[in-house]
Amino acid sequence: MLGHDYPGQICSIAKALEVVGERWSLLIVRDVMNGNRRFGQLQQGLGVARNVLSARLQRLVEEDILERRPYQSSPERYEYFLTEKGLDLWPALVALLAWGDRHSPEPDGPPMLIVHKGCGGEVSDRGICESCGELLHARDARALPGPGVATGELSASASG
Amino acid sequence: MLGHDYPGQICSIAKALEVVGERWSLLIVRDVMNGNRRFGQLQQGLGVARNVLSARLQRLVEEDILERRPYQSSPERYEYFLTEKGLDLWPALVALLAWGDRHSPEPDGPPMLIVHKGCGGEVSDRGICESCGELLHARDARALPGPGVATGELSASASG
DNA sequence: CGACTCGGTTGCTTGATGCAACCTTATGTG
DNA sequence: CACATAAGGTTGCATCAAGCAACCGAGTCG
Repeated sequence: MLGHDYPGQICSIAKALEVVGERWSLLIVRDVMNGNRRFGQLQQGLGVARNVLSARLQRLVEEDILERRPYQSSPERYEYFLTEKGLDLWPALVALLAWGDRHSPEPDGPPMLIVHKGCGGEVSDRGICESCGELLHARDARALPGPGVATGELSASASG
Repeated sequence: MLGHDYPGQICSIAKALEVVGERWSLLIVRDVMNGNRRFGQLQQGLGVARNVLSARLQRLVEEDILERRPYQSSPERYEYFLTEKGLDLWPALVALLAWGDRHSPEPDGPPMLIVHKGCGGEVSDRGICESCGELLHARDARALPGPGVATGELSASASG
């Protein structure tokens, strides 16, 4: 989106958007939530330019939204994980997902479903399980391919 | 943020961000929710370039998030109002606001409070009244300047 | 008649994004 | 050994969007 700040804005929405409002940032967070933790996976899945992905990941790590951890040495290779701060973006993502589903519906239904790990119920726009009524957090839910997608790549776990 | 689309993405989050993920778009929606309905008000309050504001307003009207209504003729002057689709962005804004408050707190407290019109209780990150427990929508809540702001300009009503 | 208001549009410059090529360390193949 | 491939980037260049200031048109005010 932006690349920088919203000078003069005192609102926390503006402050949030300074960080996660940049183009691709929220989609990167979504993908990491869905289990895509590596540079190549993210680049291929998102179709984002590699330099831009690199810059976003760096920024998200700086902002303590993602954490970069090596999963092998020689050559060093890294994975990205969500911090608590990153996981806390889950309600915002769920709200945006629900808004998109409601107001730009796919003919065959939503392409992605969020379900409660505990009981399998669908999750509302507020991140509440529609089956058992529990107020959920990122770790309580999982993303599944919905009816609107032919063959999804969302099979990985949703826990950060 | 963007200015255009996320090709290849089948997710509703991406579809939502194609519309409201552009730089300034969500802040415009927030301002209109807070009662800033006119071009000049928005331009001054946001500090956005006039041509960009013009483009965003046009896009938001095209996408049926805002509605442009004349409030006088000769010369014709217009105000922008939220449609139902626009009002439905409220949970996402509340989630982002709560995230910003939690993870980038102001020293004196949050600059903006969302309160339940009915009972005056504060609103949680899920848009639920912390006082009476009711699940709220945009029209049920109002924005007030919080302790973190010297003299706010949020006095207008929050109903679209 | 000139200054001011509101809601924009136009032109120019700066900065972010997209794209392709390249780099580094390492493994696999003939 | 040479060569190809893989992961995780970096670099250079072209394009597109954002920021800024000036201008416009209709109308009101003094």
